[in-house]
Amino acid sequence: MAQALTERGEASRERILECAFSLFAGKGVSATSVAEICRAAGVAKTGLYWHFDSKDGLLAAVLERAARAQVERIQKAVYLRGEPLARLDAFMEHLRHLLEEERDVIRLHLAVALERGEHDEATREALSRVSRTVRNTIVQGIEDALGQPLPGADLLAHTVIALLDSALLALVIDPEGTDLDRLHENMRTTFVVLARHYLEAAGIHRADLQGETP
Amino acid sequence: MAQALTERGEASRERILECAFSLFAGKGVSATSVAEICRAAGVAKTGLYWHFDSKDGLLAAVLERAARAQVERIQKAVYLRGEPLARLDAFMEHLRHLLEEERDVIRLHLAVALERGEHDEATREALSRVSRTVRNTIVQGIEDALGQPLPGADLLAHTVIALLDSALLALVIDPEGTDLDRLHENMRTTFVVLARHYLEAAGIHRADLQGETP
Amino acid sequence: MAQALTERGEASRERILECAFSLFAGKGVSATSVAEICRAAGVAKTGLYWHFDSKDGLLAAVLERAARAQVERIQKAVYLRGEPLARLDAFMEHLRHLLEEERDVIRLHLAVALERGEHDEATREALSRVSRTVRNTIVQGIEDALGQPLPGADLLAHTVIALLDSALLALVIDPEGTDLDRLHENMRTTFVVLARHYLEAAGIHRADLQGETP
Amino acid sequence: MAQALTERGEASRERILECAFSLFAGKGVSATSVAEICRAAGVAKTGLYWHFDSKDGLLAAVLERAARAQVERIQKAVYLRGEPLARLDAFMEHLRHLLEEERDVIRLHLAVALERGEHDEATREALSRVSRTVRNTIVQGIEDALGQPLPGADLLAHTVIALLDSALLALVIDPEGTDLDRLHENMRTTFVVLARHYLEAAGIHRADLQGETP
DNA sequence: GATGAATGAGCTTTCATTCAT
DNA sequence: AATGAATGAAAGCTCATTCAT
Repeated sequence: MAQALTERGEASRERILECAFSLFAGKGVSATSVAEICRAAGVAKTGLYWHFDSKDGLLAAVLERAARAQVERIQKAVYLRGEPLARLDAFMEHLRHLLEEERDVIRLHLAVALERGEHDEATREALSRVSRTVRNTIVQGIEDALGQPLPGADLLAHTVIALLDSALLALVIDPEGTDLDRLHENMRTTFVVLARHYLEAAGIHRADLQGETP
Repeated sequence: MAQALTERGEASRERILECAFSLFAGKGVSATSVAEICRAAGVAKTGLYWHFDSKDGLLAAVLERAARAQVERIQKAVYLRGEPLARLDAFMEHLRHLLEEERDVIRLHLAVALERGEHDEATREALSRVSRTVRNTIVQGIEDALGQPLPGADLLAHTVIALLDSALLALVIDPEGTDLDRLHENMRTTFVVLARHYLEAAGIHRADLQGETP
Repeated sequence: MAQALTERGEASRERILECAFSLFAGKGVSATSVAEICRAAGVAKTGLYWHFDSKDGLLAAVLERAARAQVERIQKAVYLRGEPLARLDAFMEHLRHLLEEERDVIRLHLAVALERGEHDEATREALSRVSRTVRNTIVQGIEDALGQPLPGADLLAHTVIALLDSALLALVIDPEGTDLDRLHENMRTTFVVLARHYLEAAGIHRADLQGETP
Repeated sequence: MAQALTERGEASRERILECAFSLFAGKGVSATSVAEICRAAGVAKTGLYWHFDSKDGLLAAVLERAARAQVERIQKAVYLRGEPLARLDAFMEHLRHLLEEERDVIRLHLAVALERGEHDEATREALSRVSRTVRNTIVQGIEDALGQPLPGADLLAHTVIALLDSALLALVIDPEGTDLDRLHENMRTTFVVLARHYLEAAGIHRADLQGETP
């Protein structure tokens, strides 16, 4: 667990993290060898071990980095100004961007969860924390946009994440056969319809949300 | 690729498939060694290679078997008699059972998709076929229950599958912290609310569905 | 070491021997697996073990069979009637036929010699016996054609065999680049020139051989 | 395919090559296991794979090295000063040395040719190149000694190589029963007698070669 | 900060062989 | 006379990791 001191060292470290990230996300941790990562990063195997003290240590670093990125992105997507409906549109646009340009952040989360979730306590803890943070961030975004608390907001968040993950999976399994426009549209529809339901259930009547036809 | 001809052979083959299935589902294909499977199945390593001609061949067989099982289960959950609302209850009950008692069928699907989806053409084909079949089966169930076609039924199916997968993931990452009751309840709510939306959008008015308060 | 009793059994045995022969000759004994032989012969692996009691046993049988064939062919090439020069022509023709149509008999001999010669006593004995027999047969042919003994006839035989083996090797290493006509012509030339030398050395003058211009 | 950069690495690489060479020559490539080579060389199996990227890669390196050695030795045996007859004596002495002390160079060539020749294109190419080079070197030696070209010199070379190989085989099959003196003597005789023939055939009369009685 | 070299454990797969029918 | 099924040992090769420089 060396501390990066020089510029060149920092660059290597960064390159290794980057490559490990893509490879882990792309085909899982077990299926990715240290040698492969080093080849991709253009470092000798011993270089990796100078920066990280094991493959698991590297995974932890990658995971942490990805978690930070993921949370940052969600925060950016959620903490916006403006009317609730405009914020919803922007949020949805952010999710689409995530799906189209930065899939790997999600893929890594899912892949690691399925591969190590059940067995590796530390990993599970990390993943769990990220999941909660992301969900809470969305919940806060919703309540911030509404200007008031909403029972069921966590389920709303859970559902939109589920649809995001699911769209990603569809893209991985069948890139050509997946109509991303339609899935994205459905994501919005479901969100709106479900939100309206939970608002009603809570007895909240808001004139400013009436115009919306999903 | 040898078909078992004797009773003993058939039993071994079955045992290998069974064990490989659980292990692949539990921690991914790469992280599962042939030796591990054999140990679990109580066969010598060469026994596995008598029945399947490689680890990949075994995976293919496991995948096919799991696919058949998954489709069968969904069909059983979907092709029911009775009133639409009663059928919905039964369907939801089946999904819950799947989540609680037979997770591995879903886990395998997700794990393999993430580990091999992008790279292995044959695997992707297989996964894609299963996904489509499951979705179509649900669509048919919906339309059969309604007695009429419903535009958006495929998205309804997609959404319910997304929520199912997502619940599974939550269970894997954080078994204790996951309130399965709540997720299951949300699954039902989302389904009903979304169905109502698509019915309305299609201009369908059904007295027999009015009583439902999700 | 089963004794073949039925016709079908005999046929299987024969097929196994035949296939093992070609494969052993073609790429050596170690590089040929029992499974490969069985596949080629269209028998189950256990079938081979019914007829022969091990891979080594099979090799012994193959070797013996090949030895018989080799000796028979040399005898046919050597025990001829007619004038010495006509017999020489016929002998050379036979050798050419051996090279062009029945290489494997020689290949097997060489391959086994190099692979097992130094280490396997039994094999060495077998190979050695065949070598001697072939050489002696040629010597007898020479002396029978001359009607009198010739000191150096064994070296004559050794040399012609050396050239035969060498031509075979050239064919194996570079089938297209090998001018078999030229090598065959040289075989004859060398034989005649050397024979003449040994005749002279022995003080033998024969009018009937003078016409020969190699 | 890594080139050794440090002294220790170079030494290991060399030791592996050396041991692989003897073992391949001694009992063929297939019959020699990587483990065996490593045991002999005193390296871990992974060490071999650091220096060579597969057993085939190792074979290629061994072959190339042996080829270089073989050509060097023949050149040393052929490029001499002095009278033609003295050079012939020296050449023959070199061949004898090769047979008695450095058999393995020839054995490897023959063994690999028979085991892989027909099937492995790359190997065949390598072997073929060596064969041609050796033959050409001898041809050049002959013409250099004569001071003029000789049609048939290539056949002369081919014949002497054939006799060399053949003597080696005799030694392998039956070390005790082989009269190396006699074979060596015959090698010389055949060479002289055949050379004389080709000289005559070319209409070349040389007083300086008359004294020779093979 | 990084390298070449090396390692033991383990990988997937194939080997020759045998058992039971 | 032949089969399907199984086996222990060993094959070639890769794994994550470490040592010395």
